[in-house]
Amino acid sequence: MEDVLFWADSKARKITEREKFHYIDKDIPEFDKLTIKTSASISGVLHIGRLSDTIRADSVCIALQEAGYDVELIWVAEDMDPLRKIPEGVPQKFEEYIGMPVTSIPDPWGCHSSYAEHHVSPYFEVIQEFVRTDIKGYSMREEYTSGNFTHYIKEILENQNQAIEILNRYRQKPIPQGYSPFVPICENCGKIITTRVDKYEEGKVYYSCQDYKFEKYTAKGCGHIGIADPLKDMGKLMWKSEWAAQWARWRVVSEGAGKEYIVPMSAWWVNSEIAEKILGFPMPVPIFYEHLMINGEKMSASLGNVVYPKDWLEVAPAQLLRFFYNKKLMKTRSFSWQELPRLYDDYDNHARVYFDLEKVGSEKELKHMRRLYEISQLDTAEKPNPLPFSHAAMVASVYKEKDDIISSLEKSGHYREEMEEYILRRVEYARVWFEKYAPEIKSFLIDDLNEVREKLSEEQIRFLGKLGKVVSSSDMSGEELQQKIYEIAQELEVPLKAAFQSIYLVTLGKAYGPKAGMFLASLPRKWVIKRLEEAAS
RNA sequence: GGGCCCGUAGCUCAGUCUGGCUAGAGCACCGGCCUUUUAAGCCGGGUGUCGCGGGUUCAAAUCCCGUCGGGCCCGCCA
Repeated sequence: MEDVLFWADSKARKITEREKFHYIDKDIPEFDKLTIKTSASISGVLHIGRLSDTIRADSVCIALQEAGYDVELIWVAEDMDPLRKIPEGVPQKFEEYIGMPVTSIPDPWGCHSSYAEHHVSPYFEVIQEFVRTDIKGYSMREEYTSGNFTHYIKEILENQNQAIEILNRYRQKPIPQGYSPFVPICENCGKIITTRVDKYEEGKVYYSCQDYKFEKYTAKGCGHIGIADPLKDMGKLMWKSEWAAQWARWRVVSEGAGKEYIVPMSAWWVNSEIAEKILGFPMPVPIFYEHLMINGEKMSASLGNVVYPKDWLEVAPAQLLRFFYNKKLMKTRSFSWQELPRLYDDYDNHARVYFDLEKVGSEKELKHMRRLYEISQLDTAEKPNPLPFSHAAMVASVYKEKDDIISSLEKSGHYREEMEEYILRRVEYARVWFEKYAPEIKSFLIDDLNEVREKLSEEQIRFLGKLGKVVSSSDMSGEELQQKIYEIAQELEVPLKAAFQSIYLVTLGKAYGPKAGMFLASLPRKWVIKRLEEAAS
């Protein structure tokens, strides 16, 4: 049997070769199709970090499919979750909805049927662009409403004592009396987090609606005292048992989970035990992964570093994010906009290896690189792009017109007619990246000429003086300026390199910079004239 | 108290799972070339106690044990 090098293939093998349940001595049942679940809580921000779960689940789907199995990828909107904070852009008066299921809250923007729907529908549409497998979507709210979970609620309630026994083994303080794994929605105010169950008796939960404190906001309870029937009334299972019920309901064989679930006391293992011992369904094969970091920080709305899927698609294709996530599973993936060009280079390198255009040290590494590239594709594998992203950014920063871009690329040898679309697409990705995320390379003009004065040679000073006169005498376009620079350098017999360097030195303080004519033309003319005169004096 | 990840060139990392050529890449850096692509290109240069200490082995960056440093995480939430 061939060695399995790629993590998704090894997960696939684990899924198909396991024989026994994890906690009990029972045989794994037959599955006519293998279902992998991915989901997202709607109370949070749907950024690209959430795609990690989905993309990785998709990779395992692909691996299984290629191994000859029928697969299904499902995405579940955890929309019975209560709203726990007021996100940016949402009116402060929505504070009254804190604690209410996101599906019961009106859309603050008024364009969808609910708060949840407003976030779910665009997100669900965009995630399909990042995966190869067709995703089937579900809503927990609908699941509960249509009674698909009633059976599991019943099972768990009937085995209440065993459930409590399991839960207790995972906690320091035992479960208080009157505990119910089912939490009702308050029949009076419609909130779900505020209903405190006081007792569970003869198939009914007795609750009172009390304040619940989230990190920042408090869900106000209405004080209502009520009785709910878990099999009839609206409500949901607690997280520790709901997950188990979800696995059983969709016959999930594998699901992704953040690395925080690896710890022995986490909800993953509690749910697994409940699923196996109470619901008779085997623990899925976990796909634990590290979280995405951006600039070494967690991605969060409060830090203002959130990247949405559509932001990503403006600067890079979906394949690139797939590649990023597929590279490694258990390794902190830190991303920053600054390193996007490097990610592109890495991707291009894998493409060249995939198409046999580049050699790699070991056979092992070669296989791994090919598999990684292949699984990161959406349909047919993209041919290696001859245009490095950093160069694309440079070209985009100087030229706007298609013809200018092509002629520049022809001269630099990055152009292939048969790949024109792919190449130009990259220039446009690079343009957005350059304009939105790379202000730091857009140059910092030095404030004080004295920083670099010593570095200027006699001939450079002469050159700058002449250039200053020319600039002040007439208002020229970037192209004309570029031409003048050559002419002046020739006239004064200053080597071109020295001439260009002197321009960058007195502006950016560095020996290099963007195409000089365009660059100077883009700066305030008065400033340029003053600076050149200063340099020459 | 416990778990996971990381520690390899100046920087960012690959290579570790599955031990095997002289430990690699990109960037940066140094030297050279380029009179109309000066954030570009071409040629040449590797700058290293693979965190540290043991062990296993013919062979260790890779496996095992220990240790130090950094990051993240262990709920009555989901």
